[in-house]
Amino acid sequence: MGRQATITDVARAAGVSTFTVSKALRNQPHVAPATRQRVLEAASKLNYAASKSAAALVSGKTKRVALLIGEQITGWFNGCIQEGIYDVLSTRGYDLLIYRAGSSKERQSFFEHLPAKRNADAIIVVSFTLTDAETQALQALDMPIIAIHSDTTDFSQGSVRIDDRQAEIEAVHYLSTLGHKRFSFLDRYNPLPEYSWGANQRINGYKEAIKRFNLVDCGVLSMDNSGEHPAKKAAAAILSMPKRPTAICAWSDNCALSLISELRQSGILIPEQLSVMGFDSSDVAELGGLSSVSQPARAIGANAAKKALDLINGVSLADAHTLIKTQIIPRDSTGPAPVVP
Amino acid sequence: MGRQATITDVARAAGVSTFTVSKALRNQPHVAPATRQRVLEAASKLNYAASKSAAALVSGKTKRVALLIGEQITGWFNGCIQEGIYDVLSTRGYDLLIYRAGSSKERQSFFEHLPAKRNADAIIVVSFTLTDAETQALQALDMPIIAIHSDTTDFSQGSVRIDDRQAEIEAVHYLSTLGHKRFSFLDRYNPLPEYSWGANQRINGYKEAIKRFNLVDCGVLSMDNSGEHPAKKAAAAILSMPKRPTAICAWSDNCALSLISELRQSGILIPEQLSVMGFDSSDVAELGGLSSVSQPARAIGANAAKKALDLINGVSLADAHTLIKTQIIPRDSTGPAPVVP
DNA sequence: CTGAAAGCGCTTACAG
DNA sequence: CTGAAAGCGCTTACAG
Repeated sequence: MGRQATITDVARAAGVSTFTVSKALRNQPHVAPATRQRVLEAASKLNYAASKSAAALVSGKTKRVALLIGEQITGWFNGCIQEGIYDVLSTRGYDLLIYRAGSSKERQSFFEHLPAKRNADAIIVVSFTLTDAETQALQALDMPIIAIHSDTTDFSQGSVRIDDRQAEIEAVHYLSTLGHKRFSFLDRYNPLPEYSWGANQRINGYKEAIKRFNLVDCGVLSMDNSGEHPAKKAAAAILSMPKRPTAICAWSDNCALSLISELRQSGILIPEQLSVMGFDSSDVAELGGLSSVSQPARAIGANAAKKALDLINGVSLADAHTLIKTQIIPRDSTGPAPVVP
Repeated sequence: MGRQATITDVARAAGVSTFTVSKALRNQPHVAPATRQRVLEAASKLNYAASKSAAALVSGKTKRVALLIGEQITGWFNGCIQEGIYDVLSTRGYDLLIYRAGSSKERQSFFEHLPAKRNADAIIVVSFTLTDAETQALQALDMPIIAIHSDTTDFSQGSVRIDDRQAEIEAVHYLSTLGHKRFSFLDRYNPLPEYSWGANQRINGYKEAIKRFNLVDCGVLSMDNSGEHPAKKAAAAILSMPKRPTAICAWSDNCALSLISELRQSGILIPEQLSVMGFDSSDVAELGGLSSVSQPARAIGANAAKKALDLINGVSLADAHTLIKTQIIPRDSTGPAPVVP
């Protein structure tokens, strides 16, 4: 591997000082157009790219934003969040650094070593319930903290989230306007305690809606994977009920779709006999015509990234803690309640 | 934000030189145990974390690996890849940098500015078909290149992939051993030209298997989203066939599951009347009991990361271009061919 | 509008 | 086993 061109090489090639190269390449004012042109050409010819390391060392700005993911990187929500963050960062010349603190071992290691420390200008934390010690460790990073979908936000300078509870209330309400009276909630697959907040909020919203709208709760179904596959078990549980629900609210689109598939195999027509509502309105909902609660995950990520960049640049946030609206998207898995239940 | 402790602060606190602190903290030999202990304590007390920027500047190693993603970050495969890469990097003190080159505009911008240049020690490229100019630009990064799931691998120093063609042949073969004679292939949702390689390989494998095992191809179904939702259209297409297939191979688990759901709504029992095979064996396959071709995406990511680290450390790769085995995972969506078709 | 000098915080030879 | 010095490649005041 050959030696990479440095700012000195460019300066020499353009016949100016490194100072001028630096200014010209960063589009700063007070550089003569002709000079700038000469510098740009020299840089391009030499295939020059500035070392963020050297710049960071002297400016104190790394031009990087860290994303700290609780649980796992994989998954629709975290993927969309990354996408949205990247949308914003990439246009502003910032790099995206990924950290995961999934298992408790990994979590401990992260908070002990704080690899993000001094290596990013801000940190975005997603789907995390922090202990006091972890909160302190995060503060010690000494950089702006943005929280996405976090239950507490006081440790952060900015946050973005949806109201899971309210979203679920709206889902139940939508189904009740279709005449549904008997409901069940389909819980998520293998819930992890660390991640349970959103899930709990959704169940809480579900339960509150049942009360508020005077409906019947036929019980919360779980998606555990002991024995047969989870969706099959959940479907069997519904079919074995002496008096079945006519509407089901699911934790996620994936849960909803696999349940629907199983129920239909048993001859239940959906939505004719039973309505099923997903959550997320992810690509799979579109693919399978699943009614769902739309959560604009990509926009949430973008919003968080904008907040991070504002804080980095010393801009105070007009709206530090943002609550993003969800939306009911009716597709083909929900319909009027059956006349004879 | 207060000033962060530097190596000088730690050195002063421990009563040693910065040289000794540097050695002690990096677990290098030739430091007296007592000295090391003292340094560790001082560093911990001062909440010290080394600046990767400063270290990078002098050592020439950024301790970062870049992941360049074609198309989009979101999705099961890319998520698992990230997960696997992270598994390896995190235990070795390396950071993960994400770049996306999805739209052609973004792609152009990436290859023009090469933001990864000098800011990572290696780059892993996933699901990319590169033009010659792009290949050259990538070479200009002057760092090891690892390709994941790429059609050409000659631009890389190492690669990891599955054999999509062979995997699909095995899927068809598995179904044929169950007595199936009439097949269809369900293509992916909104195929993008840039990403089409794997998809084409899967169709190619499907077609070859049809020939090789003397089967009947009832046609390739597409998942386009004009009009009704994609899965519904695909299901309708199958139902309208004068002579239907008894087995369907789908591009992905998501496609397969939504198709199954639609077919069952129309009274088709699966697998009794029709077998459907997914691809990926992702979490949704497990959830919904979907038979699938298992592709160990996380292991692929980990393998790529290991290769990257080896190349960074000057270790030559024992197995530079790795082909990872896929596996047929029968679950509940495939079964013996119906006796009366 | 441009330059020469200083310095960011580390690691790397070179000594001892 | 440890230290003093040099230097990585930039940006930032300070001048002119």
